[in-house]
Amino acid sequence: MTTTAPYHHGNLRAELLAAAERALRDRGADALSLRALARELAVSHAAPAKHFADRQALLDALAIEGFARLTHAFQVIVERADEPVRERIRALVAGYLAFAQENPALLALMFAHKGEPDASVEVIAAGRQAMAMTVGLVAEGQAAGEIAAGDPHRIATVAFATVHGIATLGAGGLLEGEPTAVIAEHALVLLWDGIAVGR
Amino acid sequence: MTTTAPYHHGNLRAELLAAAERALRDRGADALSLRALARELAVSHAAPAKHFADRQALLDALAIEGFARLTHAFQVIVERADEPVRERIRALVAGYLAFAQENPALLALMFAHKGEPDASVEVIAAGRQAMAMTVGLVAEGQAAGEIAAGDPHRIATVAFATVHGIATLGAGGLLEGEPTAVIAEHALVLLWDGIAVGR
DNA sequence: ACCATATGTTGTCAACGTCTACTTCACGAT
DNA sequence: ATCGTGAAGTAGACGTTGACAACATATGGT
Repeated sequence: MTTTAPYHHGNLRAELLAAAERALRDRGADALSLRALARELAVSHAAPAKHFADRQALLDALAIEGFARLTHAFQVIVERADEPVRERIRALVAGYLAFAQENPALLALMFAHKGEPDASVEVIAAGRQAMAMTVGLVAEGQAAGEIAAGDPHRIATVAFATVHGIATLGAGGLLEGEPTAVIAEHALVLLWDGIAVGR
Repeated sequence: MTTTAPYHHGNLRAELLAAAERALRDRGADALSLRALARELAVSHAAPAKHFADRQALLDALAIEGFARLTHAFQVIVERADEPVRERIRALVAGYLAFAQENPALLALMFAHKGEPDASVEVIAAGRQAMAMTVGLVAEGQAAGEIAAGDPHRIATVAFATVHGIATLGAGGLLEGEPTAVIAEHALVLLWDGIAVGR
């Protein structure tokens, strides 16, 4: 009755991704090894190559998956048409910051095209898609008379960059322990009211 | 007259850092190998270990050096007491974005404490020092009546995060090619005036 | 003159990514 | 029914790397 292990795993690709994300969370991207993943899944060291051309391809897949999750979460929030725009913006910010805090290594991976000349086009596309979710909300806010006129894409970009900056600084320990959510709330107030005197 | 190579290199540490920064710029942090650096400097493969305990120590040193350069550049700008605050802020932003554009891989390294649990304390300290340079300028702006009241540290943090976010998104190719300087100028205007309607 | 120490060298090891050749297996055409 | 073809997994090898240990050489203080 010994159930012999089948020659084919059957679900390797998905399980590799899952194990990789765990490893990423626990030990960071640098410590992620294809061979270790293969061992963990009781599969030969060369098996992962059948699903991911090389190590970078696996990391790219993780990044894309991360962006996809983010995009979906954003969409759900944006579509709450009954909520005021500012409330939804707040929810977007909170969602992003929570994601960043729970997945710091993954977040770094998603935006880590640093020096590599040939950054994956697909990863970048996935990232742009996630960012694009916020543009419509800004436009909606303008239509509702809550947000001043101006290219909504530009406004959304600046806002996203601000939150993203807060998230990465927080992950890097440069915010002296202050919660990113608190900083972000200040940012929202500053951006909403402006910081100039008088006017 | 053959000048025999001396047993001791004499300046290995500094040259390692220089070569490492070149390699970082050209091929990215992942492709940086201690052995390759040793080869480049015509030194044995174990020589770098005498100056940097491990690979990460070298990368940390690079990051600290990067922050030091940034801090110095910031200080020079902040100390131009004759220039109006807003002009100096503009210069700070331009300086940071230029640094980011010229050293994308180094910038990534400087803030890349991602998943690694034991991020170098010294790197973080160097980063905080750089960020701290901007606080005084905000306070000065408040004293001059150009910037509204509020914790200057908080305002500076939000502003820095915004610019940092723009820089990293730009480096990641997520700004659809628009120059980071243009986005940052919009950000400054938005932050200065606020985006709320009416008020 | 001497020696402690910093700096470099050589040799070794385990781990890793990647490549090639081979095996197993599911499945559709015949 | 069977055949063969391609996808999925295995086994082994190669070259590179980071790290370590043992040894060699230079340097500077006493």
